[in-house]
Amino acid sequence: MPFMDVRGCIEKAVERALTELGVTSGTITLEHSAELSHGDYATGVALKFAKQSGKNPRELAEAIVASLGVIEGVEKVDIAGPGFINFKLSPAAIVERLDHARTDEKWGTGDALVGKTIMVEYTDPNPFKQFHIGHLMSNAIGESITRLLEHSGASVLRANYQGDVGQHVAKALYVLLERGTTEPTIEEISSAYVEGSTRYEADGQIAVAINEINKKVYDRSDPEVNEMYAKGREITLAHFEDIYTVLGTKFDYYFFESETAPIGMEIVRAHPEVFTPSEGAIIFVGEKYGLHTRVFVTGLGLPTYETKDLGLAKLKADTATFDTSITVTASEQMDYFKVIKKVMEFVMPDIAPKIEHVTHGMMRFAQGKMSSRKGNVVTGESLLTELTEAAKARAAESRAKDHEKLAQEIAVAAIKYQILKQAAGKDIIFDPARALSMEGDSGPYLQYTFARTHAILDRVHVANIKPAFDAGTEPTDLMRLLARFPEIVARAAREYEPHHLATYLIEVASAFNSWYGQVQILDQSKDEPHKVAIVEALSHTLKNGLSILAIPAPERM
RNA sequence: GCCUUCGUAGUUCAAUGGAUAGAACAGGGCUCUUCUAAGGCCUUAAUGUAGGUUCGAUUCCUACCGAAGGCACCA
Repeated sequence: MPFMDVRGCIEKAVERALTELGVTSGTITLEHSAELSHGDYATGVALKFAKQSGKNPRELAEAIVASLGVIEGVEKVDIAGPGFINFKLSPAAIVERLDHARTDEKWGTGDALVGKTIMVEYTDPNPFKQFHIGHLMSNAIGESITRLLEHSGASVLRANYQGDVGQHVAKALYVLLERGTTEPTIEEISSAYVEGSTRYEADGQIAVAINEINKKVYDRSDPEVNEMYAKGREITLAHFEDIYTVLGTKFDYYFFESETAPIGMEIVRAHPEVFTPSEGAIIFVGEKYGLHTRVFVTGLGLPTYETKDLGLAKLKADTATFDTSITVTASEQMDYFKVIKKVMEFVMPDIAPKIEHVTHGMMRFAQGKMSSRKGNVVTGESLLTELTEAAKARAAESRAKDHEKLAQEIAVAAIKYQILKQAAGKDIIFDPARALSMEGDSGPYLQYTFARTHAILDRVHVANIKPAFDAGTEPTDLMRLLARFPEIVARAAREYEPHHLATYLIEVASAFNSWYGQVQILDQSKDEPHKVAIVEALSHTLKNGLSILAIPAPERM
C-alpha cells in the first residue's frame, strides 16, 4: 500500500492492548463506522470481551484506550454508547489517501493476493444455443470478481468453458441438416435448436435420429455431420465474441466439452474403486457422503456433464499453473458441484483443494414487463438490444459524440448494475424500466455522476486551476468516504462479493451529488483548489470503481 | 418425502453479533437567469410467526408458515 496503513496500525494496537490486559482475543474486528459523525473506524471488542476480562464494557474500553498509545494517522479515539471505541483519522491521513485518489492510477489496488495465480471460469455459453440471461449474469459477476482479484494483486486467468458436444448440439444439427442450409445464420442456428428440442419431446422417431447424430458428433464418423458441426460451431463462437466485446471481457482460455469428454472418460476408467456400475451406467454413489448419487457414464457409453467436469479440472491444471480455480455458475448447480468436488478428492487429490465454486441466482422479470413473445424467450442478447433501443432517445440528447455507442454503454451499465448491486447467489427480479430509469440507484446514475465530474474537470483544465487540498482543514464526510475505497475493494475481493463495491459507489456518488447541489464548485470570484481536488479524487474513484465492476464510464453523456 | 438457499417499508435491494435497521422506486410537497434537473431538498413507511442462546439478534439455534432450487443416464 502506498499510503499509511492506519487500519492495520489500529488493529495491531488494539490487539496489543488486549494482550496486555490479559484478554485472549483472536482476531479483532474493526469496522467502518456506519455514522461518519462517530469517526472512521469502530470496534466493539470492549463489549465482546467484557465478561472475559471481568470488567464492565466501558471500564474495559477505557483500559484499552489508555494503553493504546499514539497511533499514527489517528487524530482522536473516544468511547461511546455501551462501550464502542471510535477512531477518527487525522486530516493528514485523509489527505494523503485522497492525493493518491487524485493522482495514482492504481488507486484502489491492494496487495492481499500478490504472487497468487487464480483461474476464474465464467459465462460458459453453449455453441448452437442462444446466449441467455444466465450467461449474462455469470459474465457480469465473473468479470467483476476477476477484476477485484486483479486489484488485490493476483494474476488472473479468465476461462470460458463451452458445451460444443452433447444432446443440444445434436438437436440443432438434426434440424439444420434437414433444412439443407449451407450457410446458416446465427438466428437459424438457435431456431434450429429450439425446433429440435420441441420435436425431440414430441416424436420418438426423431428422438432416435437425434441420439444417432449425438453419437456421430462424438465419434466423428459422418462427414456431412462433421461439416455442419464445424460451421455451426464456428458461427456461434464468433457471435459470442461480439457479445464479450460489448460486455468488456477478453478470455485467456477457452475449454470445450469435446476436449474434456475423452479426458474425463479416461479418469473414470482409471478409477474403478471410486465408481460403480449400475443398470448399465457408471455412477458415483454420493449417498455414502450425504450427497447425491450421479451418473458419470450413460448406458449408451457416453460421458455426462459430470465426467466432462472431471476432464475439465485436469485440463485446466495441465494447461496452466494456479493456486486457486474458481467456477462461477448458477446456484442450481450447488449440490451437483459438491459431488464433483468429492469425486475429485479421490481421483485428483492435488487439484481438489484448489477448486472453489461461486454461485449466482436466476434472473426473473417483474410481472408484466418484457413479456416474451410467443416462442421467443428473453435472451441475454435481446435484453441488451431492447435496453440499448430504449436508451437511444436519451442518448440522442446527450453531449456524447457517438450516440449509438453511448446508448449501448448505458444499456450495459443498466443491466450490470442490477446484477452487481445485490449479493450474488440471490435471484434477481429484473425490471428493465427501473434499470434504465437512471433515477436513483442505477448504473446510469453512476455514469451520469462520473460525466458530471468530468464536465467540471474539463473546465478546471481550461481555467488552469491546480487542484490541492488545504492542509489543516477538517475533512468533509465525502472525503472520509472516499478514503475508504481501497478497503471496500479489498473486502469485496476477499468475499467474492462485488455488491459491496456497487453499493459503496452509489453512496459516494450520492454524497457528491448532494454536495454539488449545495455548493458552487467553480467560483470565479475565489480560487478554491481544494474543492476541485475533491472532484478529482471522486472522479478517479468512480472511474476505477466502475472499471472494477466492468461497467463502462463514458466521459460525456 | 429428503437436502440446500432465502423471507427486511407498497415494490426492488443494503446492514462484518452491536450505537437511531440504511438506500432507491412508487405516493405527497419544494427546487433550473448558477459548474449536466438523468440532479438536489423535505415527507409517509419494514425485520414472516413462536420460542431459545447472548449484556445485546435482521444476523446464531429449534419449530412452524411461505418462496426458489436440487435429488440416476439433460447441462
